Amino acid sequence: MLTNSRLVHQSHDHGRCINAALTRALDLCADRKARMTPTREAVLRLLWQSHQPLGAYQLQDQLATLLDKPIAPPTVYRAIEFLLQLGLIHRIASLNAYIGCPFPNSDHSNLFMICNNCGSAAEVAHASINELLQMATDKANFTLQSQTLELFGLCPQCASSENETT
Amino acid sequence: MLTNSRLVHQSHDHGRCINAALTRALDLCADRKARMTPTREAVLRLLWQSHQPLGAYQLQDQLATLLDKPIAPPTVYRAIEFLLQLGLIHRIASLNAYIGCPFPNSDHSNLFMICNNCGSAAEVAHASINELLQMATDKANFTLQSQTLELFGLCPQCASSENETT
DNA sequence: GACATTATTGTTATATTATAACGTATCAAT
DNA sequence: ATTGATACGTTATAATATAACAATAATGTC
Repeated sequence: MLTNSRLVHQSHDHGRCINAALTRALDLCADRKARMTPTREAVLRLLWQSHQPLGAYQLQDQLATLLDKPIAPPTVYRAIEFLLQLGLIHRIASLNAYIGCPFPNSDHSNLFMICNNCGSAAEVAHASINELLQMATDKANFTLQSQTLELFGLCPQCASSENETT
Repeated sequence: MLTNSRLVHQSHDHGRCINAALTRALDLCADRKARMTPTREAVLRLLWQSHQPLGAYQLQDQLATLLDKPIAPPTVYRAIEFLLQLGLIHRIASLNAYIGCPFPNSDHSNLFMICNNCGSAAEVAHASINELLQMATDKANFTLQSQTLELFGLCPQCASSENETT
């Protein structure tokens, strides 16, 4: 089970998260001969500013502030689309929101643990869950192509602070 | 593993599906002292007309035709909300669409197998997947509260017809 | 370097999904 | 019959996402 759960749910040197993500992104772009333009980089940075998924219009606001010029929705969605294609970010369907992918190189089917309280989202690559899903779909003669797995609840921090106040 | 997969993906006496769903719904309403009004019943029927999830505005159109009067979005969303509360239908987050629940009584966390070709969606209650998810979240000290599990691919019918044409 | 080609961004408009707010009608129990 | 709660009608608008086309910037080729 590969996850960034600890990192997400604890205070840490977040600048390193962003830089690491950016380095990975640049590498991937070099590989694929894709261009990491200023807009795209800004969106990626914003999606790494926190470990909470951001909506497209939150991104739009922050991007407009950051670049100090008005940004229209298509600009945001284009950057999102680009980053999604490269696997650098994910879309969280149940939230209509986007988040940076901590391990974009591995070709895995992911799972998210999303905190109902603080909004943080940790990504988990869990081989045996994927195997089990594969088995289940095989059994039903269903050809599995992709999956959306989003788990909601309380992250360790929020769970323990809820207990305190009770 | 409890599923309606076979039923969904094969031709069958669909009238019985609808009637069975309606009977379950009326029972549940009686239990909870909730009212199954004409609008709500119509929405439930529409969501059982096929085994494909329907969007709110598809429902709106069909409802307007069925009841032969104009229907505004809030009416549709209210009926959806009601049926969701009772567990009679589910929302498929990745599609922004809704579908009848084949086993609304059991208190399970569900999983959907959705065909990318024909749009049909089968529901699966899979105990060992849920156990595994529970174990994974426990391990991360994450308190699991709810989940969205949506699998995309090809249903048995569409998979075999794809093979033919290749 | 000038040019053609392709990729990216800007801009305007609009589609799609969902909800807020408030008034009216219906139901159900006394 | 009155009341209180529930459901529905209506209007407006919020939130998310995309289509279409024009303008600009980057890249490769001569």
